[in-house]
Amino acid sequence: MAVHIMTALAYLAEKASSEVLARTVNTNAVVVRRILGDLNRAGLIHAERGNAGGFTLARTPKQISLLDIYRAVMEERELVSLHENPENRKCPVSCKVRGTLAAHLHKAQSVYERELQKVMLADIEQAM
Amino acid sequence: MAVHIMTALAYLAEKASSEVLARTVNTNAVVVRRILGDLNRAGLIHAERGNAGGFTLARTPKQISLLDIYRAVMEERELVSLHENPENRKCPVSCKVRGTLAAHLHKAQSVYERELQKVMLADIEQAM
DNA sequence: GTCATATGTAACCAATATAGTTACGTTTAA
DNA sequence: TTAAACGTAACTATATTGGTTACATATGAC
Repeated sequence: MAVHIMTALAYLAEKASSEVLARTVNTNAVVVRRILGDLNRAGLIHAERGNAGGFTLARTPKQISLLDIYRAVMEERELVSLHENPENRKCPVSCKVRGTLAAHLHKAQSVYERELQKVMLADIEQAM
Repeated sequence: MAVHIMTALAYLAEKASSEVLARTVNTNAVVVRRILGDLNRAGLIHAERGNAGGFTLARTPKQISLLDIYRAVMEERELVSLHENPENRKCPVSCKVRGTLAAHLHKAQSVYERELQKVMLADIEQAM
């Protein structure tokens, strides 16, 4: 949804209200505003309040990557995460898998993110 | 949990019951059996029923990658998925983002998976 | 200064997913 | 024949998500 919203903002190229954006996503304006809140806190958009308020991109579509959007809405959550069960002290596997696996998952996630970084909002918009 | 279980099987290098495996993960044997069911259907382990039954790896730890395990438990689910709202026919963005974005996400996921494919269960086990 | 319009956010609901648990049928070696 | 183990259904508790209503706050237009 965040990418859909950002693409709409790029496509419209003008100030848009959460109402208008909600219509393109086919959802509720509040849902859209929640996402816009994340995007705003991440500095990807500008939000103007009050009468004639609305949202605009903070940078050009060429300067915004899918990774920027991903980070804005995902914050520190990981693609695949470890189980949270307490470790069994008597079991060497239980004590060590977590750390080892975390390192490998972290590596994989970083190549995923590097891939997202290559795609700019302009690339998506261009396909519209 | 699936990786934890598989590592335990590799480490023990002998038939293990869901009870024993549950103890290293610190959870319930049924939870473990559910995951073992996925791993079994994917052909990564052998399951023996009846008295003195239990689970063993179907291949050596060198022949099992994190990707194999990932696929076994994740099936066709994707790391990041598209929103499911119906498209707004009047809006070109709504009609086209989905396909374009899907292609980019698919690419990113494939580099993620390629990374998982590089890591073998033997690599994880060795760190224990 | 008032008012219409928009954002920001809290509160609540419904739907879904996950882990844990109990229970029980089925299988199999001893 | 029986004890031990898998396979799976059913139920519960918890968390997450999206949608919805409601309302306080901000702001441009008149």
